[in-house]
Amino acid sequence: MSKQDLGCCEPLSEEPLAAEQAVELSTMFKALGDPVRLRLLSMIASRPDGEVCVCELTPAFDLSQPTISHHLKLLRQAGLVDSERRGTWVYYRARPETTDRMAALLSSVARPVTA
Amino acid sequence: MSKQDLGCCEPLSEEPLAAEQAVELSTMFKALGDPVRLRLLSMIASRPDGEVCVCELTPAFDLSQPTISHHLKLLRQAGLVDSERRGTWVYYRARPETTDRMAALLSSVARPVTA
DNA sequence: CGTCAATATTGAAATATGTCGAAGCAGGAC
DNA sequence: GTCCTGCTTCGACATATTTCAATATTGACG
Repeated sequence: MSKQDLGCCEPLSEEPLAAEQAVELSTMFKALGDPVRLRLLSMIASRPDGEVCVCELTPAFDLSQPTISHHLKLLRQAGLVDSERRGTWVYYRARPETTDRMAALLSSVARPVTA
Repeated sequence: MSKQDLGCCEPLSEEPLAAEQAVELSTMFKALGDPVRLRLLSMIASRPDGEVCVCELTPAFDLSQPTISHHLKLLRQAGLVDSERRGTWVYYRARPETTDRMAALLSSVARPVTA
């Protein structure tokens, strides 16, 4: 006797999160799945003027300059931050659209609206 | 001449997110940094009764049953879900405390409260 | 032009992650 | 007890990630 016959296991009628969306969204979550990147974003976003010079970020960690640059690149590719070069220095700023989208997903997960 | 001398690079006076907290929080984000786990959580949380049998989750993916079990374990270890065995089947349910915490962090990042 | 300072990119090494098959464990049915 | 079924754990492998040193790029300044 299979489990389906007992009324336990009918297939999900609707997939709450499509596979494609999941791939895109998981990239954002993965970008924050590293303590260094989480702190980088926090440092960038908690600035009153909304931007930080890379030259401030790099010495805040016990990591090499290329490593910090690499982490910033991942945050950029995930759509979490933007960068702009002004003269000698490069400035990073947060992109609230992305974090808002992630927060919305998490809230809907916590309290299913469609229930 | 160093960059600090130009007024660009004084050290951060306050670290917005402590290293320890970052490690703990990054574990949660990392758990959702995989499309399969994101869909699993979504499937679990979007249920009206709040719980799903593993026997429903497993066939929804083109992955082996041990692989799904492994992903569920990571979600459990990150505090995102709880599991309970009832007779033959194991049921998973979401833990809103954790997703709420993550959402709160993301919201604060988007619009710095201290700003 | 040439040099210096700030970031980014490349290439390589160590470690972590995702995946499977096989084996183990728990609970129900016989 | 034995068997079967659902799920977890183990062991192994392929791929991805993190990190660095070395090199390249970009812009400012003489």
